Amino acid sequence: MATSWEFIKTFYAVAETGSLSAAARQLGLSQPTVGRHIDLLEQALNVPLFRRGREGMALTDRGAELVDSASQMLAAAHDFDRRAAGLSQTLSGVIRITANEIFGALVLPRLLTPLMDANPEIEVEIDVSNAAANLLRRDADIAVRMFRPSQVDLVARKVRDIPLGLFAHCDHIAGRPMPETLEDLRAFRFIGMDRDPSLIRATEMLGTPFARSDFALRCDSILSQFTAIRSGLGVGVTHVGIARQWPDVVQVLPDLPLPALELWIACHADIRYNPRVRLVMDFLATALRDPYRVWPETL
Amino acid sequence: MATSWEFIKTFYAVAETGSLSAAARQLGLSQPTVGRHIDLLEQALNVPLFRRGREGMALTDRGAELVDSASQMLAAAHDFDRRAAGLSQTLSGVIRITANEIFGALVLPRLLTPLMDANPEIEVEIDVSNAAANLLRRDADIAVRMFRPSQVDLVARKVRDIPLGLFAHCDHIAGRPMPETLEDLRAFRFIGMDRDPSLIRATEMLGTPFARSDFALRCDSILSQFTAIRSGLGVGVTHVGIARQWPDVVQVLPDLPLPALELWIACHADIRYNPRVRLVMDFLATALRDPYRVWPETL
DNA sequence: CTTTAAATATAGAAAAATTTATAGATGCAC
DNA sequence: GTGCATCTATAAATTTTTCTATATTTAAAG
Repeated sequence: MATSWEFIKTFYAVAETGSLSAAARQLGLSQPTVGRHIDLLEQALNVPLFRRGREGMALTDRGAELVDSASQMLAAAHDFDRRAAGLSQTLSGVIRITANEIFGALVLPRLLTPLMDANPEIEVEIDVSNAAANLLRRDADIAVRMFRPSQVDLVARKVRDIPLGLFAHCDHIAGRPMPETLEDLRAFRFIGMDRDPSLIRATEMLGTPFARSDFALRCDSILSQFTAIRSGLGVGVTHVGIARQWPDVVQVLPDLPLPALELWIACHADIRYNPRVRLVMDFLATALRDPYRVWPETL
Repeated sequence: MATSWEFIKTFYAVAETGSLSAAARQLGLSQPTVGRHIDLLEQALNVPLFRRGREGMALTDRGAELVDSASQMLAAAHDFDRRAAGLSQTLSGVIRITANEIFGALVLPRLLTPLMDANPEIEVEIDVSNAAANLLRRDADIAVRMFRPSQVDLVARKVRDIPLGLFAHCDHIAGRPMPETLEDLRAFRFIGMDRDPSLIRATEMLGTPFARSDFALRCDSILSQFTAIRSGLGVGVTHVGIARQWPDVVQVLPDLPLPALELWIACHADIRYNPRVRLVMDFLATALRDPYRVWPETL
């Protein structure tokens, strides 16, 4: 009589992704299993939930009326997981950190080495993504972010400011006149964001608006941008502290008042007293004060 | 990383019942399975949830902190089930009716016969219990009750009043003087409720208070009470309409103004438009107007 | 002190669910 | 059109889960 909870979980994933295959990937199951769950659920409820079609699975009207309840179950399940994680009193276990590309790929791995050497029972997972992971949904335990986290129930600490600067490889600078104003920079090739308009806004604030087409290379990966800068493709924005690690990369218009980023670390209140989380949070709060301390000679 | 939802369901049942065996009975699983679920859950969360003891499973402090989230999942799951049941548009399927002993055992089975003859695709389950089943939790689809249902989200219809009267077998009356007041009845042997004080309250309202000890037979089963009346054990309260079916059972003090019961039928708003539920609700609303129409010569 | 009832724990057998592999269908790019 | 990528559907093999049966512990009753 009562529906299997596992089926409801599967139902929600299929409703959300719109396909059995995508839901299977999300759930870590195989596509036939997900299909079977939906079949059995429809059979048990005697209600057609999806219209199987050319382009995946489309919710029927009646199926759509159940998404809300399933979503509430999902929220409660995440609650359960978070609180349970908060209750664990052992240091050993997994801790999952989400960070943007720069910190996830360049900074954290080196920064964490001494921590992991000292605490071999801790396993660390780094989730590198520009999309801010959801700590409520427990996509991660700790988030390293470049803005003040806004979700309620989050415990956030501001670590420091991250000054930004315009940088280019010295070879790119060589053949051109030394710029003195932002306007002078139009002689250079520019690297900018693809879909994110924040850089364009910044130029507007500075009184010298750049258009999207003024950027020769447009790319949302800040890591790719940085590589492009280092290889002499053009002028781009990056962290001052990081760019300084490469002697060939020089700052352009160092006095330009670019807005600084803020570096925050956050975790959910439910897990704040977990010893593992405390340890890593405290460690990060200290270590990230000087994120460029331990740095490779070559990347 | 994420906990199996089925384990959370099991966790809640064990927390609620306080034993693996009881939880297994409630869930329709075997005791070793439930035990395994809890073991795996504790292992996955790395948190001891229960103290296995001499007297079953006792929640640890940390386990207790998870009950709330699990309970929210349960509520959402019931929501899902109810709404899904409401969406089914076929007549065929199961309908579960909860009713007290008199209606569940004596009235409904006979009343429902023509309905089930006319609609062989409907299966009916009758849940006979004095404890009011929870329609929110979908213990039943339809409830037949003797009081106005108070839960929100319920659709309730009052069918009729059920007059009550004092009855006894004629043999019991035979050797005693015909009573004219409630006080005169003390010469008879009385049948009353065991733990339910409503009958005692009624005598107080009528100005002739009876004490618990005035009832020679105390029993919470109204069906047992009725059988006691019929077999000449003493005087008891029962439905006038039902008692009249047995010629040997006669009413005592017919003019005594006993409060009447109300007969209500109710279902949850979520399933009110389900064709099966509509059909049975409509049928009951009509048929219960005259609940004694079809009656056996002998019971 | 022994018995009884009810609980948890354990091991092997049975059942069920999952996965892998494959087929068939459909839209999209060239 | 042809090839490619993506989707659902199906069948057999494997893994996992569950159940039955039994052992063990423990509290309460005689």
